[in-house]
Amino acid sequence: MSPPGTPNHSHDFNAEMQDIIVLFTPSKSGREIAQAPSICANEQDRITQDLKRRLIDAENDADIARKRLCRGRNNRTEGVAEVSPNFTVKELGVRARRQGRKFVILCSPWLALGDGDVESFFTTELDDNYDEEMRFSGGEDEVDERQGQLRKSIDILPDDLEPFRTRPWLAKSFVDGMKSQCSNTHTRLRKHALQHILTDLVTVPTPAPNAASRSTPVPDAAAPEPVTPAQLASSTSRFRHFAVRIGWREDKQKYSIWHVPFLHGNESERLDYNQLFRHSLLLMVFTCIIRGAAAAEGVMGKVSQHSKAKTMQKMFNITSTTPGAIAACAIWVIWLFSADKSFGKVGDVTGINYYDHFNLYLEKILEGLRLRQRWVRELFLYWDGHVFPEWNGARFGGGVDPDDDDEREELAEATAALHDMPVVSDDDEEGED
DNA sequence: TACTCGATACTGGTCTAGTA
DNA sequence: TACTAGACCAGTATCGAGTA
Repeated sequence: MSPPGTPNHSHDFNAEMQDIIVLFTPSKSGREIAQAPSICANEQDRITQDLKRRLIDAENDADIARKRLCRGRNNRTEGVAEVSPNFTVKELGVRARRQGRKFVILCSPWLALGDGDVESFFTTELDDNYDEEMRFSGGEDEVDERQGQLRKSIDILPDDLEPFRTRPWLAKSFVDGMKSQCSNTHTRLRKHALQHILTDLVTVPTPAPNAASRSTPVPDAAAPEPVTPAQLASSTSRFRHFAVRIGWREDKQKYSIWHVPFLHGNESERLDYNQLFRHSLLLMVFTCIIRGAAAAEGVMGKVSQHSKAKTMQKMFNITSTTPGAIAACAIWVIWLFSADKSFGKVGDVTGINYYDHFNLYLEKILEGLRLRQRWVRELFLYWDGHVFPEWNGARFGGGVDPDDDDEREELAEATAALHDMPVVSDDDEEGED
């Protein structure tokens, strides 16, 4: 067994490095700053090795079934902490939980579980034949999608947790973190941040829909500006004021996936890749999530407030936008203005399949990146320029089976339009660098 | 001391397995 | 089949750390 005592290791190495580097004043030379990571990395390696050794000890003990204790509420680390007093619950569960939070913010609000549970997700073997282009091929078992997510989840796991990826306690803590993050975002967007978001929100008047033969409550498409909290106060008022802007098609009595004004910078009613995912709401939601409720104000003026408190951005050293973050923010915006009361894969009131919509949005962004299309390059420049102006530029970010003809048609239309978008030539790219 | 924000305990509803 | 206890889930309230 390892000796008593556990290193204080409560946040990520990257975040630690960020904090350290920020401490350097401009008077420090580039060489001094460049040397800092290697100095700290040596210390980090030592701590990591120690941590790994203790984890192995704890896990060996945890495998003895009789030692396991009953599981308590909100305790996802049974079988580990109680049999290894040298290893606290915080060091195991908290770290895994944090990665779950990070995953929701930067990758996806949901895991592609298919017919399995979260443990089977993390015990899934990496498939060497996995093809990223097939990630959203639409298989019902979500195997390809899971492979894509699995790679992302491994990417964000710290090195010292990665060897324990297949352990049940890690899976449960990870998902706990995911749920907690979704829960926090729900409360933040609908409660704490709403006033800040509405302060800077200027919407474009939307033409009224064809009002012929209405059998259901009809949203008021031409809602007066600016948006007020009262309009968002209830499920019915949200539907009345914003349904059209989140894609409600009166003629088809359903929500569109792509023709969504609140996803377009110019609130276009038709899909326009040059404006897609550029609405200020998406950027405000993202800053709310990573930087706190008050950060929504000023983001479009590139003067979003950085809280002095510990924020997700600081904790996870978030310095650029990711495809998953953009797609997730699109979902959060639609949900925020929807009649839905709870946040889930499928809207409890609207029936919107947020999970499918998220995958479709992510698919198009990734496809645009893969095809080196200009619209997606400029999208990341736009996001990073507004959300991370201090970091100077973008890093370029880092299937669904439609259930009816309308969605198939809309999807085919979106795909055709995507393939018509101009691409970036090598010469253009060199010019940008 | 006030403020912000992440973490977590708590609450109420739902689901499920076990039992009579 | 009905009942019950426990587990689970989503959302909310509160606490505590960090900062000016």
